[in-house]
Amino acid sequence: MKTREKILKAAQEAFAKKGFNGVSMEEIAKAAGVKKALIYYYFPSKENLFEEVWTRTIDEIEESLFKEVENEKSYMRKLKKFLRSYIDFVTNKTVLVELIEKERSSIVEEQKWENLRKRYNGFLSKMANLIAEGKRYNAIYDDIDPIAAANLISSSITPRKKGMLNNILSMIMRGILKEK
Amino acid sequence: MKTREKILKAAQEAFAKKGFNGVSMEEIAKAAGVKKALIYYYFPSKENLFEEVWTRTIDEIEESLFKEVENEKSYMRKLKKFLRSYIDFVTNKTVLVELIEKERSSIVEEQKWENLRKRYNGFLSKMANLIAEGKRYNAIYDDIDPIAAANLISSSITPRKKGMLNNILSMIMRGILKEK
DNA sequence: CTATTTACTTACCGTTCGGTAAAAAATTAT
DNA sequence: ATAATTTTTTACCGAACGGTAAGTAAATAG
Repeated sequence: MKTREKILKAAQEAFAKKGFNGVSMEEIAKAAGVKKALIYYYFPSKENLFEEVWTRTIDEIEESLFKEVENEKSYMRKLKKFLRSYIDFVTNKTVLVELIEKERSSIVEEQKWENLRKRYNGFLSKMANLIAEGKRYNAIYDDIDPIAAANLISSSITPRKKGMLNNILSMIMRGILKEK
Repeated sequence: MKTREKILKAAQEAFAKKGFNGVSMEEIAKAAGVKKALIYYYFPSKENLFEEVWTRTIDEIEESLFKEVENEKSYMRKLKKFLRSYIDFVTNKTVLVELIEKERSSIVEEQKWENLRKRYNGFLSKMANLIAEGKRYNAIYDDIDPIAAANLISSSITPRKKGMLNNILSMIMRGILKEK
């Protein structure tokens, strides 16, 4: 792996585990097997490094979730596949979701992270579009705000024990889908 | 207000806004209008201060939510009142909920916070008991795990725009309640 | 009034932080 | 082969961190 990628991966894991303020550049360097100064050769600052980690993380999630769903014909199959993929992703790529869980509120609140907030909202919008589509197919309750549904999904489908995740998903599905 | 209370309140607000690692003892001292060393007169360490803030925050939430619900006779009224109180609390005491939202994942994951995790799980258990009661009254779907429902509520009822909060709540209610 | 305890301040400690300049090593181009 | 460029290391900086020791001021007890 290229050095830059090694740094990004180590940073992603460290930020996910300890949060932006909980991890030092020294730690990231050690985890990546490089000297700290080398990180500053590839990234101008800790904030900038975090920004790239965040963006790439959401890129990964989006690609994984929306790619394999785009060729489904039936809406119901599409949405269910999406939610199943979501659970799989949360289960197998835990670290990516942990990063979001840990820093979401900071990114939503602090003006400093405006770009990252936009990226995150873009992800939510894509999910909201999928939900909105369901209203046209009469598959989803009329009174549901697609963006609220996307927020609900994104903040509750997070790394947990498998049984609990499935249970949470079934509650959400019953809450938004007209039929099972 | 007593000095110790001033410190606790300032710490609560600071931790809620910036998280444990994002805030310095100096900042907390300034916000409380005292010298930093005085904090160490009342609290042995930053971690200890945070522990007390966390515990008192959950105490406050619990008291507010469960106190005014305990005298309801009809289960349906009780649960709905509980959820309404939850929304009110989240809306009006934003800072308390933000603290939990920001540090929940660290506290659930890091062994260092074992006591705080227990306190948080105790809160979830209380909520789960309320849900479990609903199963006995045939008000809540049989296949629902009360603890999963408590987790769903706690992680999705967080500070947001009022309309969205209500929308999220109605999805959750439809997801767990047999009838409206 | 004085002795003792409680509350608070000043001044500092060692460490770690994010970040940088400059040199060294490795790679590539001529 | 050697010059030019890219990548990496070494050695350091000032600031901020959590925390402490020693002393002062205010309240309370005898």
